[in-house]
Amino acid sequence: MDAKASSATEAGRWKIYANIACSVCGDRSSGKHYGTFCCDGCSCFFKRSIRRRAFYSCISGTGCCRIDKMRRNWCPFCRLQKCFAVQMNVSAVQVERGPRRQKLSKREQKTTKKLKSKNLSVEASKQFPPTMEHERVEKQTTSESLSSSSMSSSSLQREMLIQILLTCLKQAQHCESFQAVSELQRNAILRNVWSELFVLKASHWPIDIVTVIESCGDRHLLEVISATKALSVDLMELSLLEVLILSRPEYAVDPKERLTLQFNLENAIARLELYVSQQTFANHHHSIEQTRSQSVIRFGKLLLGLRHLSLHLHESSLNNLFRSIAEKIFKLKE
Amino acid sequence: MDAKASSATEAGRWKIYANIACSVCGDRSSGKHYGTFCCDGCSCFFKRSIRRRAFYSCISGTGCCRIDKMRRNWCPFCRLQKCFAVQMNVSAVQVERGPRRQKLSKREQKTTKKLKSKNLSVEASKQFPPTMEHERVEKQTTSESLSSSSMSSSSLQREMLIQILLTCLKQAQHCESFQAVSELQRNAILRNVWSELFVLKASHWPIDIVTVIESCGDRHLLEVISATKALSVDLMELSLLEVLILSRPEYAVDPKERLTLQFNLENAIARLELYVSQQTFANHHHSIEQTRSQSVIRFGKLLLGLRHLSLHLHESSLNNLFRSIAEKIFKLKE
DNA sequence: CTGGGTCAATGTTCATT
DNA sequence: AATGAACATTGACCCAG
Ligand SMILES: [Zn+2]
Ligand SMILES: [Zn+2]
Ligand SMILES: [Zn+2]
Ligand SMILES: [Zn+2]
Repeated sequence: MDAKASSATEAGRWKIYANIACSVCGDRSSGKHYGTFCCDGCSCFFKRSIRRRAFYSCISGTGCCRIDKMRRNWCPFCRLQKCFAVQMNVSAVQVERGPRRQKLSKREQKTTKKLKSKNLSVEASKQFPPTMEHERVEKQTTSESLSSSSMSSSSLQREMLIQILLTCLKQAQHCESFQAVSELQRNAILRNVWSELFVLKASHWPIDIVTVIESCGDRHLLEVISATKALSVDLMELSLLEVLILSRPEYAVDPKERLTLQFNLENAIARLELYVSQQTFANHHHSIEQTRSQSVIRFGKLLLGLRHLSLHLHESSLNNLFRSIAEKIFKLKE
Repeated sequence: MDAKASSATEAGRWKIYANIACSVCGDRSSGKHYGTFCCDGCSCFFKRSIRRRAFYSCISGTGCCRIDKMRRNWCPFCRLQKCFAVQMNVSAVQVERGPRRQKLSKREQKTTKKLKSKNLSVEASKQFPPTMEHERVEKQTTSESLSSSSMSSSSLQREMLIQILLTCLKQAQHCESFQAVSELQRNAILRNVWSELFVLKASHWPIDIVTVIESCGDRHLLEVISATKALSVDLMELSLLEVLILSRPEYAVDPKERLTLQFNLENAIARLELYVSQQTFANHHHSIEQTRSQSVIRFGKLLLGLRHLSLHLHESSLNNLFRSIAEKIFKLKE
């Protein structure tokens, strides 16, 4: 216990924090962890508990066990309660990374990098910037080469829908995990999933899209968008759902790409589940009994929401417009 | 990764320490315990003795009994004396932790599993009996009133596909949670989801359906069925996925039915997740976190699998056949 | 600095005696 | 009641950006 300080930097660190106590158990703190000064033990305990969605119950049944250095391991429930009480931040816990490898090839390094949540938030902000990035989409592509469609809605409304679609495609290209596959592969997938991306994006567009869709008179599309809107997908969920839409092993052009896509898919599933459970935990951790169930249901509903996205678009009157736009975009690219 | 030392590293550890003997009794040591190389037995004995503040007295009265693997249990007094003699460290014994009844281990999991799968299998067999229940589907409906379709496949193959579809509809009517809504509501849903039920059922039909579909020349349907087949859905999962297909609040005919459908949906999500996690835990013996992750991914893939089921059927050459069959069935019902 | 993973050395459990 | 093999948890220590 007293031989904690081994290396030089470590020693300095222990000197600096020598007088700071763990907010949870009172042991010596080794710095801030998850937003709070706490010891290695409590930090690690918190991380593990969140990662595995640990489901404790109070050993003594009272829920108010004393948590100090000696007794912190008596009741994990009360220890975790204390962690929450001192405001340890659930969403600072990242997804589990793979086993640490000594030497990584460049390809592997890239793959491993994607596991980090730092990149996740970067990715999220890239995909949904605070400023309206979609306004920077090439106007000439929009207005000139795509204006030959036959549609009954007004030019402004059509323009808006086209903007949404272009934003989807643009952001898909910027999606980090999607960049792990070749351009050929990306196009093969986008040909199949652009409509899903559109519906998802449209249903959470900053400007309310319902009136625009209504004026198109497309009842099916309106229903699908309304249903998706009702899910109240937040930015992070939106970002991860987009990755799920894009990670489609079934559209792989070769076995290597298939593996990458499968990896991306599993990764996105795991990250979405973790995020949802973190959010659920953070929002109502008073009723711990039902929290896990709530989390599972939310996660399930998000995934099931994806099945509607492409469901009725073939019956949509917008289908022809979009199909022609999509074809032109793909042609422009090639 | 945290619990890695439970199985994988444990073996390596025994290899590494294979030639090191317990300082107390000479048995094989499994590493350092309380500051000394000793065996599990002596380690555990020392801990219990310290915890209980045990006070032994020498059986033989001499205080110098030989302590070896065979005789170490003869005289606890001399065993503990030996422990002290080889410098086992009393202060490394920690305070007792609270009883962990939450989980663990093989026995409890197996017991729980048996109970659960017994309860669930009743329902599963209801929905998919060992005897081919679909053979009891009304023949006259199949052969007579539905044979007016135009299709290129042989009569036998068409018959088989019709059998599958009829089985889906039949089993849907027998599905317990589905019976909680009115017949009007059931038909409203079935009109929309019959194709999903068909694809799911066909992809796991006892007789291999691929050749039949192949002969229809429908590439899309074949791909969807193959992809679904690749999921290797077991009977219980199949049953729960069918409930998920049938529980569609978006097709509710009134608010009351919507609530029921929402309840059914959440229930099915929770049950599928529970089942998948139980199966994963029972089959996979990796670390807790890895197993947890595997379970989440499996669950996610099952739900994502649903999105394909209706995806391409509108492009299917079988679509017209089925649509006409379905229409006729619904007309017969009404 | 503060995320992450590692793994020796703690802990508990439970069939067996 | 005690034992000890088997399995779970802890936290000091290391790395990386
Ligand atoms: Zn602490
Ligand atoms: Zn407690
Ligand atoms: Zn021994
Ligand atoms: Zn003795």
